[in-house]
Amino acid sequence: MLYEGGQNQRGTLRRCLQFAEANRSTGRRCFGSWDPTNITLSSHLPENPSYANILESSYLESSAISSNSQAVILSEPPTSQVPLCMVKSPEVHADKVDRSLRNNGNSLTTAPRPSGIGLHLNSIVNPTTMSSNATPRMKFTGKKISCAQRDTSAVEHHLFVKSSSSSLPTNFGVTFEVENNDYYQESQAIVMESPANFSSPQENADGLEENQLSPKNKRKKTSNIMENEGCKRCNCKRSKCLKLYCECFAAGIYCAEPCACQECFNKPEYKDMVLATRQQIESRNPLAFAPKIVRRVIESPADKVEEVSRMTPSSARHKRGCNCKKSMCLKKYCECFQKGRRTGVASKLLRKSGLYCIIRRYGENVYKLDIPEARSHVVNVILLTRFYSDIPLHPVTPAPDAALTSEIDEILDSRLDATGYVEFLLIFIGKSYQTPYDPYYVRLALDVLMDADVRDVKIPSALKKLEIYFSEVYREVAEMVYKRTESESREDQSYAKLDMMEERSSFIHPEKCHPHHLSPLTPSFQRSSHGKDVPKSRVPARRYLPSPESDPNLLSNMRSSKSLRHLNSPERRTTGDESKELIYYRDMELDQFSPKWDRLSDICDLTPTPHRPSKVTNSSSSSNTRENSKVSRVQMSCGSGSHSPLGSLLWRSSPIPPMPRLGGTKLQKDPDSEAMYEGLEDDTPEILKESFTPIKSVKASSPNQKRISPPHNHLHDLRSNSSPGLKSGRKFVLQSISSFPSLTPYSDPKFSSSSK
DNA sequence: GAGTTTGAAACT
DNA sequence: CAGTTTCAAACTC
Repeated sequence: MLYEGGQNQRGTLRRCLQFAEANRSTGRRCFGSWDPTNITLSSHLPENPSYANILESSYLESSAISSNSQAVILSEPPTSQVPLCMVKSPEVHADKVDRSLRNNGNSLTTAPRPSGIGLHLNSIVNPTTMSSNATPRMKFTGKKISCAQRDTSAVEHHLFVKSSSSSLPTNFGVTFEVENNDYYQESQAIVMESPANFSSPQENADGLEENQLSPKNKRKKTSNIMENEGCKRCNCKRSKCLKLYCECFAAGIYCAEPCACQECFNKPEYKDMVLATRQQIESRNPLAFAPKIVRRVIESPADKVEEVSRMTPSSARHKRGCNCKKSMCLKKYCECFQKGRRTGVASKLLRKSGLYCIIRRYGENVYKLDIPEARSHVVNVILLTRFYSDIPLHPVTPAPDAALTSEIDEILDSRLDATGYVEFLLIFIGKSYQTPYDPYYVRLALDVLMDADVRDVKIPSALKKLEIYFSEVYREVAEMVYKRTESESREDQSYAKLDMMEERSSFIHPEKCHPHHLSPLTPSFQRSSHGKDVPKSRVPARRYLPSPESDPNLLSNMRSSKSLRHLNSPERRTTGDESKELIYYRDMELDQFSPKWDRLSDICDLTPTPHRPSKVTNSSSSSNTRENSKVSRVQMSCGSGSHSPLGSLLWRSSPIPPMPRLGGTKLQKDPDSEAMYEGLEDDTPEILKESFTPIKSVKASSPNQKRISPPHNHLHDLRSNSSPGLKSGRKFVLQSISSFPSLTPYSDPKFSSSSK
């Protein structure tokens, strides 16, 4: 490993390096107080640019240190998998520093003033150790070290030797001792960039700082050793460079020649003022000079981690991130973007919550985001809703722009078949999201499956794939089914009991009592929510599938091993109240395909036994719901009017509203509201966040009213042929997975032609 | 290069 | 603590 010094919290290093004296004077322990353990030296990076990318991903946080990079920034080693060309031991570098120092003849007493003659970093680092091939992430700001190093071993010690701050020379809080204690200026000398900066988004965009580079540095840059962000250049006019507005001041460095500031007090001659100002600012906000982004310790030895924790208070480690609103974290206004790390809102959402959070937050602006997945996802959502007009547009799906609309229409025109329909279903199950699945579309998919369209269409490959996808969510779904079944049993026995349950649920989640807190998850609900008294659900009378998250008790119950055992137990399969009978096909050949196959089939295999009357059709509201549904699916799926018993079970049992809504009150907020999104960025489980779907803007019907046209002949044959098998429990004998169009979640229009 | 936009910092 | 103002960088033209 390359942990030499083994510390990641270099971000804290810089500032404290600069302001060590100030901290001493205040007697307050700086969260980033200088500690050589913060320094890790990795002088060599892989020459292969791809490595830089790898490193970037591994060191998203690391550039914070170098972002302002006025201090000694030593790159942290990448993961062990990343091959480094060469890693110089700290001793080697120290030795070079030592030699350089000696060669320059600098001593403490003879050290030149900061203004000039100090030991330039270029002279410190032996070029041979920084060959262009094994380029170290070392940057030279062009500023000079007025190296007042009394003892080169001190340099070595500070740079590379892990030690406590108490072991540092008492006179100096920083690496390079300065005669006049001008740590402030001197500390600008060395910048060793972290790998992350190599590929930060904007590092190539601005040939920043080039004009401040000395000829040597320019040469360095020519040899690809240099990187930007070497030093700060401010243009302060009114802040006197004594406020955090001033980048130099904020970075803990004195303004220097490159600065174009006016009335600058951030200079060595005003050191006292600078320090006093800094103390004042720190007294106001102890984290004012703390790095906003401090990388986490990864793969670090436990003791090191512990040490990090000890050194850096949580408040300093936290990711302050940004509060970007309009720039979408895609411009340099955003510090996160600037530092090349995905800590911005969009990035955070993408990383944490998948696409929906991004879409929720950015709405139509999602098209502007540099997140292709988000756009593709929106396309898919719209495609689905248009393709299958009973499915409401996801409440947070932004309206497509004209180009997108045209694109979608084109896709639809080419894919009005059942295969495409199934594909669209698949898209929205699991694989489309970074989260395991999106409850919203899982429910929609279940809804559709309950309608038997897919089953009747009988596109083996599609079904197989569908089941495969379902396998990922099967456990949860199965639990839902089981719970639903249980609930239904109770419902059949006693409505009073259900009322009691509802009451209990309401007690736990009072917001559930309010009809507005019902989820718009199902078409039927959507329609009813749109003022239509008669639900149009494809599966009438289905109630809302409760999410395991909807009720903590339910969740815990469902996830109990007992529930699962019960669900899978043979007894359960073969006996019991018919109303809650679940059809299992444990022995079907499909087992060979997947361990979960039987259970998958449980979901998909929903054909009711003929003798059993459909609870759906018999239910009070079922008949009407069907009437208004689209003809195609009704006829296609359940021409006899019967419905899947499982579907019935699924949707009829518990009156508990489906899908917990995060913080009930928030549910009612406008999806465009920033406040609404705030909850998405906390530590709420992603699945809960994903289920956080506002009611507003639900679209009940397809804009184009385009419907799939199932292969009727084929469908007919399948029905007649497969019906016995279905009755006997042999269904979905998917013999092969034919070449199926790519269902890449982030599909593009190309897939439309591929499946034809 | 001037003017605008943006988000952080500072202020009230 | 929320809202407003100030500020300087980023951005646009």
